[in-house]
Amino acid sequence: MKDQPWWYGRLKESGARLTEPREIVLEILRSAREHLTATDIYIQAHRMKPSIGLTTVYRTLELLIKLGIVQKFELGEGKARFELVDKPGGEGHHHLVCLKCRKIIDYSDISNDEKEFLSRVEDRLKKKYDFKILDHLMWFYGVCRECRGS
Amino acid sequence: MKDQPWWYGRLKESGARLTEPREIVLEILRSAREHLTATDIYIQAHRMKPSIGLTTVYRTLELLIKLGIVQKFELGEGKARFELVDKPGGEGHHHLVCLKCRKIIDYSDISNDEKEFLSRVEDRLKKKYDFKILDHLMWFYGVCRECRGS
DNA sequence: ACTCAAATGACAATGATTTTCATTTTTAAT
DNA sequence: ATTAAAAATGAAAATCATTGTCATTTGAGT
Repeated sequence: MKDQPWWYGRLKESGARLTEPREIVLEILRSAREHLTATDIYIQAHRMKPSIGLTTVYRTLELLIKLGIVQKFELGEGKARFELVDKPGGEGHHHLVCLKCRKIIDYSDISNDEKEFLSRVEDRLKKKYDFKILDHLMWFYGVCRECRGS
Repeated sequence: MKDQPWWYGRLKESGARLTEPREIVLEILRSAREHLTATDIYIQAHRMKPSIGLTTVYRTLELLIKLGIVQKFELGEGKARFELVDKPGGEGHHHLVCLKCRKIIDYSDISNDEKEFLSRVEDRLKKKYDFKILDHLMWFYGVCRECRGS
């Protein structure tokens, strides 16, 4: 069982069971190109296994968030979007949001420059506010090419 | 009228009227130490002027957001929080969130280091994704001293 | 004071998320 | 394999933030 996805162990350790609905939700998140809403996930899950309920999707997401496997975002749409967290030890990624069409681009080509900078800032915050920093998120807002017109 | 707050002109230019409910909402936001929800604002506003309705609070916030006077955040609580935008020409600020108690610290001691870094990143994103970057937001997540125990 | 668009407030409607509870599934022990 | 206990599920109802409707009020310029 060497080729289980990274989150497999985390789920097991927690005592949670890897049930079919959970596998389905995880698979949908894994193959998603964009950030999905709970309903998006429900619709896809329902296609794969019609007995799955929306409630279970919500509960599964809640569990995965608590385990640090999924991250929840809200962008002022009145509904949340969900994304699989990056593999630990990976580079992390940031977000680029188009303010007009609400498109979100994830980018992960983090430069060394960027990594060094972030660790300096985290250091500074730790000293100044006595916070133990665990994570960070950077959002850039702008207008994409399509929305600016050709 | 030299000592009007910075947003006064922006409101006027837009053609919107500076009505009493709007003044009250702005005053509440100005004096808020933390990020308030619409209901928080409504409760305070209601104390000052009981005739004010929740709907008006929402509509006022919507207007102020459109004018760039107020910024809306969502942190996965299922409700939005609102904050007065920094005075134009100010430094901007970032956020430090305690994952346990959900406390949010705004910090604005942005270093030159940081400013230079951000402009480099924005440049890179512009070239790579053809996005015109207008704004950014940095969130740091961690655990505050109190929540770590003394 | 008067006019008319803008703004307001009460209430209803919407829509995402949560709760409830009876039923089904999974696990671990037999 | 069987079984008992705990965990997970699904359907439906409940909750709660936010938005829409519409009749009434207010404000800026005359």
